[in-house]
Amino acid sequence: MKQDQTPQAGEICNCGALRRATRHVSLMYDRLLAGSGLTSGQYSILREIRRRGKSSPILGELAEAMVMDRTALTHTLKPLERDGLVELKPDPDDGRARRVRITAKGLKIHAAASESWRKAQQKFDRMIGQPDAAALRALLRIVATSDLGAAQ
Amino acid sequence: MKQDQTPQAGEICNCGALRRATRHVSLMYDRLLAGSGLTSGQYSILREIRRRGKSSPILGELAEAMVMDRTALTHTLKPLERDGLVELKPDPDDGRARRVRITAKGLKIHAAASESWRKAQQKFDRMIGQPDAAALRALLRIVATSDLGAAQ
DNA sequence: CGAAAATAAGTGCATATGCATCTATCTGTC
DNA sequence: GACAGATAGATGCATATGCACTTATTTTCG
Repeated sequence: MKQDQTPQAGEICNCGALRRATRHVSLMYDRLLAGSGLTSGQYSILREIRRRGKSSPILGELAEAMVMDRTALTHTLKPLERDGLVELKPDPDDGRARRVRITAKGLKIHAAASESWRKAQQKFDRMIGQPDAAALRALLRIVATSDLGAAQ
Repeated sequence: MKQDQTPQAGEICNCGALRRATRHVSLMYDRLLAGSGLTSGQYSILREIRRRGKSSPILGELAEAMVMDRTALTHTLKPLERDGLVELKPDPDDGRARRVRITAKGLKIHAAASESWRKAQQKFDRMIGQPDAAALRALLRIVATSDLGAAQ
């Protein structure tokens, strides 16, 4: 019998498990949000900007909050900017920075999308079960904020 | 303890939480795997093909196992095919289907990458903690296999 | 003050994903 | 055996992400 030198056949890849689950869930959210014209990722970004109220974040701050690479955020904002849902304005105090603001149109679309989003949230909780859903969110928060970049 | 009881403002988006965590974790895995020339997603696909042993899956089967859209898998396999890590051969019994096979080169690269992957797994468990890591994997499995597409 | 170091973004490139649509093949039915 | 309908994939398009590099400012320090 040939030796299986790869890791345990049964061992689960944390990264793979996350990616699979994310694809599956994003699909459901994307489909429910489709009518609003927003993707799940775009909805998330608008939600984060909106959550901050009046204090428009600079790109770097928003990227950090989204646990996303700054350049990835720049790219992702392009469609939103093009369609007039967000505006980027240079920071008056720092010529390098640009502040992201959600426009009136953006607010309107986000509000409409929020109804579909709520349906998605409810469906998720219903299918997964409130306790597990809550436990998962708590764990994901720990994961997303953990210092995985640490040397050791 | 009594903080953040507001069901509205504090409500966490399941999808957003998953995506953030996935970005964060994928980054760590991608960086550790970089030396092998594989991305975390490519590693995952090779792993799944390899896990099946001698029975080469057809694209649709592999896509389902990866919880991924069939066309997405087609696209994702392109670089692997181009670089000779996998081969696609028409199924002898069904002219429509194509079977995916990992090549000798693919096996070699995957085996080498597995060492980096193991380091990533260990780092993840160390930073998150074994109990939470295990709990997360269990929940993610439930989520990835749940029927979120159900009508209601 | 002036140059080096640090910081905030923008660009081009490559991979990741899914949708709508199109082609090829297979199956069940009459 | 002929066909309508079901299946398995392939393509082009749009968004999602991060890296290496480059540009523009701001800070730090000698």
